[in-house]
Amino acid sequence: MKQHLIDIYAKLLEHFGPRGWWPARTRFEVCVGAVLTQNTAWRNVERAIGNLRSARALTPHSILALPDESLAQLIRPAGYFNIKTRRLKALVAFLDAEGGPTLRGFDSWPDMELREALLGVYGVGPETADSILLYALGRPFFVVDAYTRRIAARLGLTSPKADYDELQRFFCEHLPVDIALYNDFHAQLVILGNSYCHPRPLCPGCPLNALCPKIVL
DNA sequence: GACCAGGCACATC
DNA sequence: GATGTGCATGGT
Repeated sequence: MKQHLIDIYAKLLEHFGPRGWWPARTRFEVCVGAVLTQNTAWRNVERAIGNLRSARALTPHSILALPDESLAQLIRPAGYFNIKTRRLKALVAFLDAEGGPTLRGFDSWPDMELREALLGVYGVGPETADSILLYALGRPFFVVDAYTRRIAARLGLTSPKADYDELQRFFCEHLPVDIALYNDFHAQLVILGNSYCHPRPLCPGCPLNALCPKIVL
C-alpha cells in the first residue's frame, strides 16, 4: 500500500505537473484563504481576497481594525460572510497575538502544540488548521478535504464514512513524512477533484484509471 | 430552479 | 457519541 499511494501521486504529478500550492501571495494570505474557502468554491474566495486587497485590508491589523459590517461586505462573495467575519477576526487575533505580523513567533512551537492551539480558535477545525500548518507554517500535517475523502473512497482505499482523523492517519501511515510531498499531493487531489470527479462519477480519462481499475467506469 | 462547493459550531437525541 | 441544522454566494 505504501508503494501504491506513492504510485498514485506519481501518476498525478505526471499528469498535472507540480501544482506549486497554496494559491496565495503570502503566508498570512494562506491563513485568510483557509477560512474563506470553508465549504466554498475557490473562485468565490478569490473575489473576496481581491476585495480585501483592493481595500488594503490584507494585513492582521487592518482586518482587526475593520468594523464587522465592513469586513463582511468585503468577503461577501465567499458566502457565509457573517460567520466568516467572526472566524476571520478570531484567527487573525490569534495569529497576531502569538505569531506576530510575520508569524515568526510560531517558529519555536512544537507541531502538536501549535495544532492544538489552532484548533482552539473559534472557526478553526481540523482542515483549516492543517491547511495553515502545512501551507503557511511548513509543518508536516497532511490536509484532508472533501476531495481527499471522495477520491480515497472511490479508489477503495478508505470508507466513504471515514472521519477526518481516520483519513489523515491513513495517508500519514502510507506515505513518508515529507512536507513537500504532503503539500503537492493534496494540491494534486484538489486539481483531480476539480477536473474529473465533478459532479459525481469519476470520468473516463481520469489519470488514475490505469493504476486503479476499481474506478474505471 | 435544483444542486453543489477545498467546514465548522451548536443543538438535540 | 452520532446525527441534524444554519450559515450564503455564485457557477453549472
